[in-house]
Amino acid sequence: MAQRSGRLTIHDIASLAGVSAGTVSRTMNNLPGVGQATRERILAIVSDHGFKADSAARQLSTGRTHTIGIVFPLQVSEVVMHPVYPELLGALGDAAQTADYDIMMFTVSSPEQVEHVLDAVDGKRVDGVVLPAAGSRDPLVRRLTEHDVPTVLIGHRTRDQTLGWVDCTHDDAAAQLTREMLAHGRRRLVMLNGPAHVSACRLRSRGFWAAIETAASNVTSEEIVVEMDAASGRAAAMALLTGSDAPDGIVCASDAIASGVLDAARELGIDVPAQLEVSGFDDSSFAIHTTPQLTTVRMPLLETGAAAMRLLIAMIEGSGTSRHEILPTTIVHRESTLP
Amino acid sequence: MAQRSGRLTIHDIASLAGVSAGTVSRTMNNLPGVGQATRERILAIVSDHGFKADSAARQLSTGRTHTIGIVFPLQVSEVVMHPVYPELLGALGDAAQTADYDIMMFTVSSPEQVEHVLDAVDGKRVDGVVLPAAGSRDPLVRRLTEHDVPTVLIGHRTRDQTLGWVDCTHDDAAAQLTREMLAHGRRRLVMLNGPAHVSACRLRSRGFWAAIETAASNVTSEEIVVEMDAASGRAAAMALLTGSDAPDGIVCASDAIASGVLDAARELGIDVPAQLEVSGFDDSSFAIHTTPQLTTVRMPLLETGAAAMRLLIAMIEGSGTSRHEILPTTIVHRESTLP
DNA sequence: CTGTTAGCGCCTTCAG
DNA sequence: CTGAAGGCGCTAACAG
Repeated sequence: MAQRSGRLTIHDIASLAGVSAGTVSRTMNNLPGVGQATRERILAIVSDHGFKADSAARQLSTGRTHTIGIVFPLQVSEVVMHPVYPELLGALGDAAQTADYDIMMFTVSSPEQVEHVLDAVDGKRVDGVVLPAAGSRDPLVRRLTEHDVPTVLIGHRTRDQTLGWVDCTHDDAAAQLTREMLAHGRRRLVMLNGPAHVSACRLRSRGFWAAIETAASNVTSEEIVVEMDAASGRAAAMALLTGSDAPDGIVCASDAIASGVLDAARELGIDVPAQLEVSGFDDSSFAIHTTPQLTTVRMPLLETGAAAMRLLIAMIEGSGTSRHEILPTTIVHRESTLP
Repeated sequence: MAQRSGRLTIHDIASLAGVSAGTVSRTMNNLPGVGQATRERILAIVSDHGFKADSAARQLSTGRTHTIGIVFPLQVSEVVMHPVYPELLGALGDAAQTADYDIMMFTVSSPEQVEHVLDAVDGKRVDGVVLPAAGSRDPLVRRLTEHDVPTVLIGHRTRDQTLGWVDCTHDDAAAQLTREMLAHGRRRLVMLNGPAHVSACRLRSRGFWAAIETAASNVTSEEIVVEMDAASGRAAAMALLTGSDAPDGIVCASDAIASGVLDAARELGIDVPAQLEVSGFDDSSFAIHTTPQLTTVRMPLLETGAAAMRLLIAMIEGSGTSRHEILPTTIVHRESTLP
């Protein structure tokens, strides 16, 4: 049995108001069928006592929790170090709050944690789930759809109609950055991309090559896959820049990579952007602290969070028809590329 | 009524196993009083069907949610831009996960949101609450204690025995940084501090002055309060550095302030650290990207999160005695100060 | 060791 | 327009 608590129940309010619990319930849920006078009397008592319906009881009765789960594919402590997840989390939080949903945060960096999330879902702790950066073939996603849990993916596109998703124009951004370098007369372009299993990286690659295709015939280009951190960027740039046929433009798939490239250029005495243009992705907080400041791509994180929540709630409430959305990115021009 | 769902209940499992619901319940909660054979048979069926007890029902019955709320005093989207909150959130999340608690995230940047959190608490959505950076006189904290909600503060010390708290040695760090500059022969020290309503800033100030007190008599020093961002740091440093009696050491209350100081020094052609030593606080991600790299103070965020969760769970479960903890900071020596 | 019996607090038909 | 009653799924006393 539940331990005693001084909390009031709907029955207490009912007897205080001289009505039945049902009437109080109807009143609190704004349902029709309560006289104006009665309603006001009840509402007064409710606010006098600061009464709040017990959420567990309500959940048990309605089958809805009014909570959405946000599942990150990393340790929480890793999530927060990521260039975009924290802001995305913030956006999701704000959007949820506006929609009057609470959020629960989960992380899965190991199989047991997948189970934990599924337990939470199976235990009906959440009405739906949003997954930043999970592939549609992710085992968690599979099981979620098997369990008919409303699910929205962020940063991954899929044909599966039971899944909602939101992504942004990584391809366009990469293409535009590349075209700009080309327009500045660059003839030897390299893309330092992240691993292809990251959906965003595949799109960025596509954009890069799309731009290259339209380039003059004397342009040479190359795509190299590296880890998405500064050390890898530095190492790759070192090799490239000291080799024959050194690039005069490097499009990087992340600011971290780009900062490594900048380090290498500085060590080699290469002038950025005069001799070498460099661009990043993410608009990380440190992008304004590098020397020179990094030209980069800003994701529409706020809009992404809002869109994801909108889609998810529509799925939960069985309304809405659209199941996905693609949002535009913004290029932030700074000092590491020519104007 | 709850809508139909294909989910199994404890009764289904019970009849499948040929026992009563009570026995299944005891089994699933590892309570004594179930025969070994029966227990195993039930467990097999449970796992076969992937059965999970409905959390709402369990909550209603036990009065416990196994969820803790984390309340930030900002918009979620602001929280994530903060130098330490995201990592703190991560640490809390990891600690909660280890302790088998789920976390719910709330933010209060306006009075209505205070109500929202209280509703959540009153609706018993959480068993306890941790508040990063809330003062003990904060209205939310007052109401939380009135409602007897187990509460732990982070970064704020209080004498109120009903509150738990965790903080770290901001004072020691500031003192040590100051002493080091003194030891390097600095004679004109300035502390660029944040507003005094921030508990950490008060402690940092205390440490600074404690170190100054032990200094030689020809040392002059000053504390100036600025906003905790780069622009304010830059402006203050500009004034200081171009004035008479320019400082040769500046202890800043945040990396953001310090990066502004670095900018000013560079513009003025002042050599850091030779002519001017500069230190920050927080070990923000950009601190390794500044030129020169910033000497700063790293907070024990992981330990703080773990300690806060430990304290909170002890309060929730009515065990434990200690109600607070002070953790040590670490100074990260980099290029903006002399070795 | 196991079954039975009451609730936990709310929502929701069904009467009146 | 309002009251009464049953049920959501689980836990916890109490019998046996």
